[in-house]
Amino acid sequence: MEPAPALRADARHNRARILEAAREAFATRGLDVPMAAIARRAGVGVATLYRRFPSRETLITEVFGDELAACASVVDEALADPDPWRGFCSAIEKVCAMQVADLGFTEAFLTAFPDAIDYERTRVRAERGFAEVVRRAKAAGRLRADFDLADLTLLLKANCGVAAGAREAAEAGSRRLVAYLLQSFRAEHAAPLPPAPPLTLALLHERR
Amino acid sequence: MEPAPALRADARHNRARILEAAREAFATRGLDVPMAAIARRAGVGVATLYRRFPSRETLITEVFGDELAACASVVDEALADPDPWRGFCSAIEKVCAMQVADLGFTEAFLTAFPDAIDYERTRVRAERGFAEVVRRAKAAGRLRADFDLADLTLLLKANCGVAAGAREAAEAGSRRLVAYLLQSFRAEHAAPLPPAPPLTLALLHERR
DNA sequence: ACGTAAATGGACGGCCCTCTCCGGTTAGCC
DNA sequence: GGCTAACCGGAGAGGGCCGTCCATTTACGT
Repeated sequence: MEPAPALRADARHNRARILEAAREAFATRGLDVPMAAIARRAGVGVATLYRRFPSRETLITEVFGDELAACASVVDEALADPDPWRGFCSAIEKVCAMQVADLGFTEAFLTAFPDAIDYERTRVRAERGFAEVVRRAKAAGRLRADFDLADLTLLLKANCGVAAGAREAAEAGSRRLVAYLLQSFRAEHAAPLPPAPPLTLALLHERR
Repeated sequence: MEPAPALRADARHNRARILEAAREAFATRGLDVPMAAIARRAGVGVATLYRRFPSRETLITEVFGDELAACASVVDEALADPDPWRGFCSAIEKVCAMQVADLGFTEAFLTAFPDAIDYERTRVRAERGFAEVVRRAKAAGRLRADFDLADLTLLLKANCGVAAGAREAAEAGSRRLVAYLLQSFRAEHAAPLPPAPPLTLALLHERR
């Protein structure tokens, strides 16, 4: 697909340094960190950064490609678990932990990049997989029948709010929130009926 | 406490217009809206705005003073309810609805203003009241015993994450999230034990 | 060793935001 | 009606970030 322009050795080296710097910067200060800060951290000029990654989105897409893939593999692990409910729980716990660990990841998750094809493809794969995890957990009678796929979105956004706080509080808070919610998702506790779920996965990225 | 400088009529009028404009702007576009936009909306110059409210925080404090008071009265209503559990639930539902309805309110809630004395006082009052609501609900055997006051913080932050999305999705999502969590808070469902709650109320405002 | 194309980084113009200064205007009192 | 202090609004200085341009440096094939 790519003609692979064959970067020169120094350029390749700098590209790696930029990605590393961006990863650190995004994780600690969020997606809004100035491009100049990333460049400085990478020990390159701004021009170099812009030449390699024409837009901020390009950079973000590249940086979080791996982490999104990690997300997808978390779902795969869940599917591999012989216990459907345990798989469901651990998938959610792991993704939420990832969100808390990396401030930028959370934002990247919530910000749409319609142009990033790979990105989108991986996400769709993860969603498909998760749908299967949900199906299995329901079939096993452990997950409440009215659990909606959009509830994952809901949980992620909620967790995102918790993740925004101070590191330590965010970690503990997220774990507790997830524990509470997983409890509500259990089939046994489904007695009272919550309102309808008009949250679609696509709506995850909407701004106001 | 205030010597009340006795504003001239036109100044008083403009002050009110500014507050109204700021209220609208904060609600729809969040706390980061440019001062110039507020001034324009109010039909005054920027200088007038700055003369009346020397800092953005002053303005925010004034604007959300009422809403915070509304929060406190929600707690009072909850205390007035003869059914402790119903009071507990409705207090949470109402505050969360307020968060969703006003984008700025959410941010204001999460941003500390150590200088705003009244602000702080009202908040402490609301917290005291809510602690009593919790005590009553536990005493009635409806609220799980290990519910921690910090769980309110947790819920508010989670709801805040949901509230950040598109209006319609945010409303429905928040309702559903609250329903899920309230279910987990019921004493009957307390079977599995969630992790410890090291989230203090004070930590609500921490940045990273 | 050398020539060339690739790569570099800092300086710069443009844009948006905050906050202040100041000449003109107006309310309120006599 | 007229005076004065309070009030007004726009212009502009200051600062931050974005994204580009270009003179200089550097890798790498021969």
